[in-house]
Amino acid sequence: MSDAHQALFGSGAVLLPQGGPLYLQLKRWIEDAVGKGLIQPGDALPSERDLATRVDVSRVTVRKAVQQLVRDGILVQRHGSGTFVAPQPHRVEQSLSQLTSFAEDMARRGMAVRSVFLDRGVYPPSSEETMVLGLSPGERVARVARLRISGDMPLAIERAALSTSVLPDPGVVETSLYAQLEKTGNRPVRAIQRIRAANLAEGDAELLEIPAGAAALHIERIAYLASGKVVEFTRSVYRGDTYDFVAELRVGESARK
Amino acid sequence: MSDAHQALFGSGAVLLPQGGPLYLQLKRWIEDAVGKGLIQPGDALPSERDLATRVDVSRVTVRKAVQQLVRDGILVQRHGSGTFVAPQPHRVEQSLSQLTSFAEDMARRGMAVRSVFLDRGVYPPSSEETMVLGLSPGERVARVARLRISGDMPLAIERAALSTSVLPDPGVVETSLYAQLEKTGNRPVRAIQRIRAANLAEGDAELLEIPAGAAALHIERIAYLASGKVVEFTRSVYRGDTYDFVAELRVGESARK
DNA sequence: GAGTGGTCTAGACCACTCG
DNA sequence: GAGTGGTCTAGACCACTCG
Repeated sequence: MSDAHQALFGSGAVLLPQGGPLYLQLKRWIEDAVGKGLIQPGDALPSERDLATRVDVSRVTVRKAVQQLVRDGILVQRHGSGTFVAPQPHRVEQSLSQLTSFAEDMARRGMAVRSVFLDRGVYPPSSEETMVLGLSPGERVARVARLRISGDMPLAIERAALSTSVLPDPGVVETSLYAQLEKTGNRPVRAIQRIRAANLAEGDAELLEIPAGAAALHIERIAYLASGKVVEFTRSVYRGDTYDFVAELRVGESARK
Repeated sequence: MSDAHQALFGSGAVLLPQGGPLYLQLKRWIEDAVGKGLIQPGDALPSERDLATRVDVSRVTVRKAVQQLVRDGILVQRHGSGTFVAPQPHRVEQSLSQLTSFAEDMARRGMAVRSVFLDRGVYPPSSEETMVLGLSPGERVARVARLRISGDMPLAIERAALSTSVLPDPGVVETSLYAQLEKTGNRPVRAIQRIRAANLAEGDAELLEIPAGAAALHIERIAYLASGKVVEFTRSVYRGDTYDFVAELRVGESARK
């Protein structure tokens, strides 16, 4: 047992705060210990079986408390290894008024970023893609799906769809999609983004290496050329624990009625 | 048993898709049934005990599948009453470039909105409030916390802090905070918003009437007068299943480096 | 009072990690 | 091989809803 356990958990029984179901009492207790810094990021918690006997509850109850804290990003569990206080993720800010690409955005911050391509090819379009991109009948769609990684931490999943008229060969896209589009004069100058919060689905959670059910930002972007033509239709999923989007609001025409 | 059950669940055993843990198989199976419209919003599912015997798993396993679907907003459970397919929430869009107040925003849409005050008073400021609002030593802070409700559905929690120099008596705030500020010439003209996704905490979840752990948008707003003085510091929590924030992005100076 | 979800237990077996 | 988290069971009792 580590020193941290000795200090925090002692070797004997644990007294929970009263009120409500046991698993919530235990959850609050652990949350407080982390909040007060009694256990630091990276520190191991006692094993679930250990905790169960000390707190004098069943292991199922311990797991219910612990798993909620995992979902909330307070703890991390590693199968076969143990349960730990989650490292403090450094948050990344992104502007909601400047139209930039992910690659350029991170480069400006001096952050090392790489992408893993999940998909890069030409497909028959979905009806949604046909509509949004304004594709002609029979025209196909170029898809570029990437996992964005900074250091060794996955940050976001980006799934872009473009008309093959602006991107005939998605295979040429390297780090920056916008840099590629610029070469043919098809870099967008304007975009509409729709942002919402949703719990991470199983598959996306695996890619982002965080538990399913964790909160994520889902962003839908439609980008336009100066001519008004739609160039890009992208759905992205950003980790909720690392991303802040920043917007500047002003009093405008429609705002004052 | 209702007709829907007869059609979907039959009266006998259920065959799950294969692969992975039982609770995920069951989760996928229910999710598919809802996705395909085999069970409609409002329809009841068989009871947990019923499902357990039909699918031939334990009730704990059924609950694990069902509770994830509840968290994801697919199902709702009512204690003592049953488990139902969640009603389709109509989504609300809000601009991220126009500085408007919630009350005015909803009025423009013709939506009936009311507020329940959670708090409205004058307090000694937190150190964060002192810093952000630029309070003088000894100056106190006006707090206005509201639960925003449309129809009978809670939409958001808004917790605003203002200098008492612009809002000496928070008790006078009725439907619109900005309308009140306008009377004294203290309506903000500009604001910075910081948006992130996070899982709902216990208390906020109760107020918004959705399960703890559901994804929500957390928004921090700092609003300024034309003079540059900070008027308002507000933290809001919006339901992830009903809110879309919409931003328009443009190529700008800093974007092109 | 019958039925429902909410909590909790004691125990089992498996897959994984680590020295 | 010892220890850890991941899944699963059969059963219990409680609080709540509804006719």
